[in-house]
Amino acid sequence: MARRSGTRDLILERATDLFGRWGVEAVSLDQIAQDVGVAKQTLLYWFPSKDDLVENVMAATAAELAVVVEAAIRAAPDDPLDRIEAVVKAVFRPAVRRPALLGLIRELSRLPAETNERVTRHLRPLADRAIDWMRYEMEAGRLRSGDPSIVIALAYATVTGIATEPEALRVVGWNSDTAGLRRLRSELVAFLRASLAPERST
Amino acid sequence: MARRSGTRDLILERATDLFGRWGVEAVSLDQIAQDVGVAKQTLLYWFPSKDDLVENVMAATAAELAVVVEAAIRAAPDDPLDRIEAVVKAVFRPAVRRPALLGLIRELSRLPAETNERVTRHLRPLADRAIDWMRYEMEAGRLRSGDPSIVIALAYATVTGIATEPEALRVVGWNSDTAGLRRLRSELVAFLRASLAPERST
DNA sequence: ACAGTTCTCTACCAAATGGTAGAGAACGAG
DNA sequence: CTCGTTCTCTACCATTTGGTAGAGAACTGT
Repeated sequence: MARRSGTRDLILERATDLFGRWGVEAVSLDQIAQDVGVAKQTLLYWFPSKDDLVENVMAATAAELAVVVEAAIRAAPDDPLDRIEAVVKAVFRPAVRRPALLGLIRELSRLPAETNERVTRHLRPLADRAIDWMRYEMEAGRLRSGDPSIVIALAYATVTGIATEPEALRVVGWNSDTAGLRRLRSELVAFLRASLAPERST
Repeated sequence: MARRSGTRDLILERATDLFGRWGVEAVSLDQIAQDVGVAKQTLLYWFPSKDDLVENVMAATAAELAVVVEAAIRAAPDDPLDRIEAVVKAVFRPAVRRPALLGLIRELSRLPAETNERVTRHLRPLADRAIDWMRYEMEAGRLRSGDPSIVIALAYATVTGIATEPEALRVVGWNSDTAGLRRLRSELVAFLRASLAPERST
């Protein structure tokens, strides 16, 4: 039984940040060990191989994101646009403070197919529910109609893209101070609201 | 003088794909050499170091993207939404066929600051012009008003995100056949149109 | 034909990588 | 106190990494 597995959690946390920031391949076990403040062997005690560590990091991250989203959905208002805004705000906070979280999801396509598949399978139920919900709201005329799957992916791509690509923001001269963050969030919400709001005419 | 620098161009091309697909750090010189079909030393003859190769790949990619965008802008109609659609379609084709192109831009944030800065500086004039243009159209009431810099970044993030994240699309069950591609492109255009169109009321 | 440049190769190297072997603290249970 | 488990450490290793040294084709202009 684990006496106090604080080390294990710390390793997971640091590895998440490093992998998300620099990419899985670019981070060595030595770097992680140094960052955590232990010897490399300690890492290999808790996770028998780097692949195993990566796998655990991915699983923990996916689970964490799923929890955040689920909680936001449950606490959200009924109007679909308000609900989307609530979810986006919930994801935006941890995502911007720790870009590694969403950055990690982007690393997925570079991992071996099995790891990929496992994490993907973990997230699919969430995506399926979102698609069903969006289709329902589209048919009710409360969201702009379109292919629900693709629209979900587009909204996700927008949020992930903006949160994980500091370069794009730097090129347009954006400032990452508190005021800048607030403005970014409000523009993001306005952008998504406009893109998802139902057509007014007909 | 270069006798026939076909090898150099081939190296650049393959390296672009490999870097964009797997990340700069994850691709070794040996892999590139094998992919090109020459010895590693031949790479180091044309590009004295890996850093140098990376730098040239980034510059060539940025230049190529800039050319595509500029051409699309010049040939585009006057209405801002039509113009945006034209640019998106122009970028979408090469981006989806070679995700490495946009994937490379995402690699920027993982490169040393100077390389980063150089490529960034190369793209800034393009971004500045886009921002000025968007501000003008917003004030003329032909685009939804907002912070032009951030809106540009959001539109860019949407296009890049959807083109470089096959995982997001797989999770929602999207098919990458020809019909799927066409549907994806049309949904992307509709999504962007809706998010940028001016508010109808007032 | 010859000299010089252009291009690609084989052979090697020091450093870093993921991983193994096994010793030795630190702790709780009897 | 002592035994066994939990945890972290210091060596050490085979492989791969980016990079160097330098030889030898192959083509050029004269």
